[in-house]
Amino acid sequence: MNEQDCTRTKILEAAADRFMHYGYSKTTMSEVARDCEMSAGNIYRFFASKLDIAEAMATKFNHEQDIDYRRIVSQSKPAIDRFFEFFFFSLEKTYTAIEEEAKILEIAEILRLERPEFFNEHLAQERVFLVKILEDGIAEGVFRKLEDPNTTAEMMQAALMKFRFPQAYSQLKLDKLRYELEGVMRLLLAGLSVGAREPALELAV
Amino acid sequence: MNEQDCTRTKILEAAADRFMHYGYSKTTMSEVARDCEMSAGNIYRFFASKLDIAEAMATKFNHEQDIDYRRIVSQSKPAIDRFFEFFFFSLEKTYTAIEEEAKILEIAEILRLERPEFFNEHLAQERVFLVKILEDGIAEGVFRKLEDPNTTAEMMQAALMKFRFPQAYSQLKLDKLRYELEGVMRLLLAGLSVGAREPALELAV
DNA sequence: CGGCTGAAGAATTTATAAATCATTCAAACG
DNA sequence: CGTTTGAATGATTTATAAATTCTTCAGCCG
Repeated sequence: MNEQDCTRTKILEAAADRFMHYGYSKTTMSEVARDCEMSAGNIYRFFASKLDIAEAMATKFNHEQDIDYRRIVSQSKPAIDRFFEFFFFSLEKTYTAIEEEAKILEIAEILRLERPEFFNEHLAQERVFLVKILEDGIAEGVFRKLEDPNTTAEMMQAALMKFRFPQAYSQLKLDKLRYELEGVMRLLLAGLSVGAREPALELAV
Repeated sequence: MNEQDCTRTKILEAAADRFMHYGYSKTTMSEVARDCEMSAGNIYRFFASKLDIAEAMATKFNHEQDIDYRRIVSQSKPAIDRFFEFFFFSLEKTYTAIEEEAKILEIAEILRLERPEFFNEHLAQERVFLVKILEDGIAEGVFRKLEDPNTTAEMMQAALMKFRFPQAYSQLKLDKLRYELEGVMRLLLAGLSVGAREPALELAV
């Protein structure tokens, strides 16, 4: 790690500490700078804006989550079990993270508004994992042949959106969310099963 | 219609006009009272609060929508087509309603926060229609036998939540929403098709 | 006496001035 | 010359007082 990266990391850690403790909007650039023993202006040589620091934090969080995703996906279990583990892991992790640190929700909300592409990119990355499970499932012979696994993954994400930021979308308790997630996944997986057939229609709706 | 109901309706209409034109929070009880040629205090003999007027408005809107739902459900079309029509109708209707009258979103948002039961009740009502279509589809022989159609309907609602208040949940354009709705519905309906099988698992997640 | 008003109170919103903040950049520094 | 600073700037937030607003209810009509 060179000097530049080192300073960047130091800023990121100092900011993360404050964002988590006091919240994003209650943290000032001067405070972060003071923690790093530099001037506020100097931070801008490493990050284009305060929002970019938050985005970098979120990116780091996502990359850590990707490690878990990768582990879950590469297990030698049936595809169906891996799907369940994947989405339940995601629900439990974000739910408890937000419950323990309400400040995370603030950052998520701000990014959702100010950096919508950020979430799209994360979803696209996640789809790589989903496609892998889908293809494994097809090879296993439990999932029917899919025309376009990536699109199918996209639709699974759309159907499971409300479990992604549980507290933002629904204010349901974890129990209820688990119950719904299980039910929706059962339906989706039934739809992927060999023997299932998509409706044939000319959608003149 | 007796005197009481008549006054109630007059208040409701006057309030609705103002809520739609100026928004809920920018409308005062005195203004509504003036429109009805009565004192603000007198409104409280007909509605317990300003919020209750908004709820009554939304209830009326839902009942009107129920008429369309009932029409769609009772058509002599295949169950699958009716499902598509049902949910596409719902998407188009709320999307354009909110687009044309942004004030509706304000009311929806306030009710979501202050009267969560209101939405639950509406969802429960909607499920009656969904269960009907499900049972028809089973009779038709296109849907597999379901253990508990009401729960299945609940799961469909959970999976299609993001299409319910499109602008609040996602800021996607109507095109993209239609595309996703079609995809998710195809998957769900495939999961209901005869031949589809729910995963057997012991969910030790 | 039932129906209505308008004054009164508590809560919320608005208005506005002061303070703080994110960000930029010329100049100082090493 | 590349780094860093700190003052300058425009935007945002905070603080606070004034004004509105929702809601209640004692008392006034008809």
